[in-house]
Amino acid sequence: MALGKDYATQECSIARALEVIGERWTLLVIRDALYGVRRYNDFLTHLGIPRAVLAARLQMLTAEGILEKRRYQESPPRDEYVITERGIALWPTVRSLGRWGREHFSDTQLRRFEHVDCGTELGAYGECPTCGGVVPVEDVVMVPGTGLDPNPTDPVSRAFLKSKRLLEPIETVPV
Amino acid sequence: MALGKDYATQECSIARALEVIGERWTLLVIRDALYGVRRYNDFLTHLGIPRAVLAARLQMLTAEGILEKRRYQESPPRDEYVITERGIALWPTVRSLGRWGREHFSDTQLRRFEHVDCGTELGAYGECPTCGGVVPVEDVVMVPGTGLDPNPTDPVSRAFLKSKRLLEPIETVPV
DNA sequence: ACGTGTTGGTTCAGTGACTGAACCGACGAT
DNA sequence: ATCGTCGGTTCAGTCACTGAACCAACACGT
Repeated sequence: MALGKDYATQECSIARALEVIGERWTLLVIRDALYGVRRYNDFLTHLGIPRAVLAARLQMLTAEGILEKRRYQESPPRDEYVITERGIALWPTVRSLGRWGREHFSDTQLRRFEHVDCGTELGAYGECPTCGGVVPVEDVVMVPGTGLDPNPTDPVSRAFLKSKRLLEPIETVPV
Repeated sequence: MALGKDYATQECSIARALEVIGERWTLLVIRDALYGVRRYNDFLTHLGIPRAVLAARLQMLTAEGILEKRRYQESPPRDEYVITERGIALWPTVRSLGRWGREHFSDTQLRRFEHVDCGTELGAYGECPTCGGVVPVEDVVMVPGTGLDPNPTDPVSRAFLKSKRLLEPIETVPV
């Protein structure tokens, strides 16, 4: 264990968390899982991640209880990786990191996240300023922004061109 | 640029953020800076990070505007690294990650974070449940918990055995 | 029966980041 | 003159990531 693991001397739950999700690509896999990506091939094409790394991350995240491997069809046997409660609990972290990245390093707004009940954009860590509380992840709508490539090559990005709720599985539409 | 950088194909502010703070050790340096660590040697002994990596991270974080290098004495010339507004804006991310790590992977509570006005423990992303709003980082008190080593070797951990406000520079007490 | 395509991997050589130890320069103190 | 401290740099070795190739199970069309 080296990169992203083994901060052994740290008496700190942040270090403990980083041992689990601090490796390269890991948080992007979790982000995609929150967005509704479930299948190996969808992660692969959407992230542009090396296959070996993706296989390692999926296995590790499954072992840590953040994803759950689930058979969704027999013949041919196919599994999907569904995010668990423990993974969903990372949404405030993912949301606040995305907000920070947009506010400090991005010129255009690529996506917006709204409360499905009222359409208000979420605050810095996933709360609704209008309704005044934390919005359950399944009540968050992801709305595409103006800066997105209107004609992406991979099916996942194409699915993300429509508004959709978080966690809701994506529909991979063939070309 | 490789590990933690160059997620070039991602149209995503999370990926953009991870290019900046996604490398190994980087978020722990920011955590320590939020806790009031400012000097090279304090980062070094508290984190147990290789010197070369620390130097690289401090330089990069300074270049990205997250830390600011500041001369605090001449003769001998000494600089300290102070966290900027852009770095302070990462507090919700750091807080929520720490909460997640404690709730899912830690048995003991190592530290508590309270609102200085009312003593209430902060919520999942740094808000005060009692006062009902986001607490400015400088109004957060870090309180040592029971699981900490009562007699640590490095001066920074020793300084953390007392309650202190975030951002407030640590007092490095000689042994 | 046979070739083709899809999905979900494994293997492997090459690159590059991290690690730990050694070394170094500026200065203060004795 | 020597020692100690602070803030680095250098360097060999290790280990994770990268990208391409390969592979196995199965469905489908002819």
